[in-house]
Amino acid sequence: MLLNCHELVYFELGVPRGQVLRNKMQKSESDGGSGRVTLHDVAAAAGVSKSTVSRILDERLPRSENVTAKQVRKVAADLGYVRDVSAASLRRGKTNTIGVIVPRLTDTVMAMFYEAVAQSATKMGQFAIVATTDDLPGSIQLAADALRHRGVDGLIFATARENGDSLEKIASRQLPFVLALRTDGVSPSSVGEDALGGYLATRHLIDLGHVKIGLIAGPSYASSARLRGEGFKKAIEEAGLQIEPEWIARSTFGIESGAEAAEKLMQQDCRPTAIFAVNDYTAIGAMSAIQRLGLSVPEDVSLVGYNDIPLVSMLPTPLTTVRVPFDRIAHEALDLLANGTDAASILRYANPTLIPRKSSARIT
Amino acid sequence: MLLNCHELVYFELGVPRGQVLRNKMQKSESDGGSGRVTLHDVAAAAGVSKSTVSRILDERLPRSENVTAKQVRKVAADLGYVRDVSAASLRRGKTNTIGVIVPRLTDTVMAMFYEAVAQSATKMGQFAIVATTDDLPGSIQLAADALRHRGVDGLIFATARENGDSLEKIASRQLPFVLALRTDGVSPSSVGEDALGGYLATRHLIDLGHVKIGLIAGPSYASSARLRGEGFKKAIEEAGLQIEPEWIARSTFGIESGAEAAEKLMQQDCRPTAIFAVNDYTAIGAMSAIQRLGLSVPEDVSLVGYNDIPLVSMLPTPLTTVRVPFDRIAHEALDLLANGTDAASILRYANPTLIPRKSSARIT
DNA sequence: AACGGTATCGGGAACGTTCCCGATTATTGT
DNA sequence: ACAATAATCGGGAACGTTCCCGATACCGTT
Repeated sequence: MLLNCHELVYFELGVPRGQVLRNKMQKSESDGGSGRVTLHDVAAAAGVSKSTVSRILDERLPRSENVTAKQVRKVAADLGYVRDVSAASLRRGKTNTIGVIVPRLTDTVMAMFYEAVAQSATKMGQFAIVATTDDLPGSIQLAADALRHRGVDGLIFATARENGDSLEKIASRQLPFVLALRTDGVSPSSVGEDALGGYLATRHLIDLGHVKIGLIAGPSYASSARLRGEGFKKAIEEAGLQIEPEWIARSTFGIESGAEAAEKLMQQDCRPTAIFAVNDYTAIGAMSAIQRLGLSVPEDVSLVGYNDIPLVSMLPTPLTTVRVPFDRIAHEALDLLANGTDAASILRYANPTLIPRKSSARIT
Repeated sequence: MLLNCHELVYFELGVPRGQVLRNKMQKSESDGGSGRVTLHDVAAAAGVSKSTVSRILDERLPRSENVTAKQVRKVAADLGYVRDVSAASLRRGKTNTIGVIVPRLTDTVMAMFYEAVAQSATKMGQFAIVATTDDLPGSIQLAADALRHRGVDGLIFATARENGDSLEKIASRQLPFVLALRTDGVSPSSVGEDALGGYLATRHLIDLGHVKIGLIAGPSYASSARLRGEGFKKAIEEAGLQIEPEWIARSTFGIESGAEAAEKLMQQDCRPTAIFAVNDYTAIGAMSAIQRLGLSVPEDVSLVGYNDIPLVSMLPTPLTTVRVPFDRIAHEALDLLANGTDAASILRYANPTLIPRKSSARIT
């Protein structure tokens, strides 16, 4: 019988042994059947072995343009075959899934970043899943564990704190991870050039003739905030201006905190004529506070934010801000994850761009 | 040697046969070894079979308080065992994963909803993953396929359009799905009581003495927008007021569109003294437009939004809005998905709450 | 025509878990 | 104390895929 089949091969070209054998045990339901269609099914339908189908459908191998290959692909498509990721992951030992940890998705910055990661990931045949920490103490660990239990191949932290817990431990050794948007100074990271962004924003205000410039500085634990502050200082000093401690207000990344900071800045005797806020949310808060104090932007005080979230271009006075290339940062993060630490640089920087709008104006 | 072991078994209670046999083939690396720790490993370490370990660690079975059960759990914990989801999914035929499809996560409403789903999901031992469509035509299908290929057990659409494509087909039969936030009128859905919300918002304005009330109506394809409009009309008519077609402006869900709509409304000869906007974004846009027209909220015109996204309570004039219980909606959606269509109602409604703030005031 | 080298293929053993089923052990009632 | 019943356990076959490896077919050279 086996020999018979072999003879068939010779004459029937590309529809070798096993076909009839398989047809016998073919699913009784012809097409709209109940169970999912498996590798075995397309193998039977195409008259080849499942090994062959597996090899032909393996997206990592160079795509063969064989007669059989084409035929098998056609049969697979016709039958509506889709690979069972669970089975594939089990065998391959990897899930092609990467986990992203962000404080919260209601922070539009984080949503933009995650969307960028998801898009980049699909481009490289991966899938991104996300977990949030809500900035709660132990919950970075919780989020990381949840993602690890889901079998992710790697982790992207957008929650890094300088001098924070060892992410090494949190990722539970073995599991590769990178930081994004913020860095802890030691782990591989893909970040924006925050110092440059801070410089550009401040330089813009200086160019507009401002000399009394305030800073809403953000939280000290985040490298992004700290470096934007560095850029601010560099621009100030470069212009030969004085850095006044009372024009620098600490804050969080939230709207309310921005409002409080702005209030503090503007209620001084000698108050700044311009403010650089560490991000768009604090800038929005600052706008509110300034308005509540009976002042207006940009007539009384110019304002620059950071991130260019979609909202700020639509405000009553559209906000001058610094645009961050989230897609690049996401891409580099994934690249860092894929090509590991043996890659050239362990730190990737993406350049931001100033977007001038109505909230900043020449001093009157 | 084997006999020795068997004797041990009898006296050492609950540590039966096979132990040493397994110890022989135990992983050479004692603990911080390379490979992951499997069921087999904890079985060997605990001196029971993998079947037993599997059963004891099965979270669906009633938790046994056996001696062995406790011992096995301890060993598993000590070894840092974590179940391989791929293997479990393959065998169980389900992934305990549900897919959520939203237009975009940068829409804070969608981010809030997704976070609520993710939280509810973890509570019921599931995991939520998300895909976005960016409101592009064919991409609902793309997103659904991507999630289906990842092996999700069910799908939640937050993108429903009335008279849209058949979601039945999009979910690719077999795969259970529900709608959330919006409904198509036929599929199982978990939504907010949008008509009630619209009524509450409008009624609030009426109670403040307004009689000329405008509506920024949102897109007609979304049931949420349409029903909020219905609620608006009901309140107006109930108060014996007239519905003026020129006080109703179509829009999208976006800020800019809200601004345009408000501009149109306010530039009429006889203009409304209050506006109910279909959501917070259009309300924000309306605020901008009103301000640009030299008018102010709430002095010249009262304004009510919808959804209570975190932003709006922090605006210069905090926005009166309608809060939607996203956690309830998420929970009901998951419940609907789990308990299928045989459940009592195929349509679940969650009641919204009016949150009065500074943007609405008694007419002067 | 015989030969070595190169594609291509099929059989079958993994991957780690679950689940059925028969066997053994505890528990209860009389 | 004994039978009947319940609880617990271990062996082993799946789940769908990948991947190693041996076998075969094909190509070009000598």
